[in-house]
Amino acid sequence: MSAPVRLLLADDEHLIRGALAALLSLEDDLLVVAEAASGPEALAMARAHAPDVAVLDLQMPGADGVKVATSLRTELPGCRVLIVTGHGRPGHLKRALAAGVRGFVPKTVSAQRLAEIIRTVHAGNRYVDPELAADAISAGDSPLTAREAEVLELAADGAPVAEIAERAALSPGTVRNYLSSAVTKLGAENRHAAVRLARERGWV
Amino acid sequence: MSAPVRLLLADDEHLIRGALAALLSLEDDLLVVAEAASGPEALAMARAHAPDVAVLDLQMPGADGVKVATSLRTELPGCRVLIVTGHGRPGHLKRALAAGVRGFVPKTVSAQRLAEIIRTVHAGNRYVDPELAADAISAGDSPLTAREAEVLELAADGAPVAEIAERAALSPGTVRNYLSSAVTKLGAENRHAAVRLARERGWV
DNA sequence: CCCCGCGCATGACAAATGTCAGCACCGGGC
DNA sequence: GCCCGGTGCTGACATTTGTCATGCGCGGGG
Repeated sequence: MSAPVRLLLADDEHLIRGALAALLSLEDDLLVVAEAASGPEALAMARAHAPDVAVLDLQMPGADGVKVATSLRTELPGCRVLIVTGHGRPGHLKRALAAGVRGFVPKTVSAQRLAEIIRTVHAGNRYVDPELAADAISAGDSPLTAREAEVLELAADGAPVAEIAERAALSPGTVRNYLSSAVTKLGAENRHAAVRLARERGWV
Repeated sequence: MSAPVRLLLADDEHLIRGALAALLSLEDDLLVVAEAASGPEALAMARAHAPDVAVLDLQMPGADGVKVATSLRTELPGCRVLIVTGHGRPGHLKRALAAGVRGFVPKTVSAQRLAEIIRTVHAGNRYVDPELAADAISAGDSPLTAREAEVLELAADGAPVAEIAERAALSPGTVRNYLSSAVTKLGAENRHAAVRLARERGWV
């Protein structure tokens, strides 16, 4: 019998985090050593406790799960990262894998499954939810170039072109060109519908 | 010693629902008699099991917590409804209370608190998270008229004026007038920023 | 080496949008 | 009875946005 798997749990919803901690603690090969309610807190906890596996919510205040994973990758290479998410957007999965995340599961799985997946990840294997993986594959790669995506993101809150141009340090005309090409590529009616589509596919 | 409080749990995230069920079952005066993963399923379960308290997530597929609460109010008047939510928008709280909901709490509370609140609600009292209540009061009432809100909602997915006009059975000019007045009232830069603001305040 | 795609820009034009004024009808409150 | 606010429409105008052509420099792949 080997030592228990030491876990870090990070989720901004106390209810979920606490419940999860309680359930996972029922498994005798799992041990929750730290909890966090935000991205920065998760990083601090990870540094302090050096867990074997970090279970991170995708959406947290401060820094999202992928950002935390990126930092952990260099600071604690031995710590495997498992992302759990409510609404899995295809693009998030891709970015997460690029950040060295070892597992990616929706919150629709049961606690038993999660415990198994934690063991899988701890053993050095990867686990990606099959449905999310299928979505990601069928959604394909983002057709947007880096600048197009950047400009589209700045357009997300409904700002006028002039403001986007200023914030991106680009000419207003250039901004309109990028927006236009992004809208065309996404087959949207206008930039706002394009933002919505790109968000749905996780491309922004 | 009275009979235990019979609970219905509804949340689309299996992980949370299961964890919650396990934690609440630790309290010996609480009994989870049914679970559901969607709005319609929650209604069906409520009809079948007639719980004392229904704990509903605000955002569920099919029908949201407030819609379910509205239906339950007439079908099962004896069933108290408690809404839990991840991101509490001020307007949601108002609509929930109008639908006869007895409790409204964010998912940031601990399971112990939740158990207490369930008892409070079951006893016939109301409970609203103080922070959410403060937000709702400071956000105030929606300054939008019924039509303004309706048109703004149709504009939410970035549809052009012509499409909004058709879907609302209004003249395009009228649609633009309503949008303009909504944008002015909300102090937004354009309709899309207005949609975002109205969403944040829970006015749409 | 040459071509192509990307980044960045300008200019011009058409279309959509935002803003304003004005008019009509209805219903509720004083 | 009168006024006011909400609803609905038109027309006119300025501004913003969307689209397209065109140009230049750069870097990577064939």
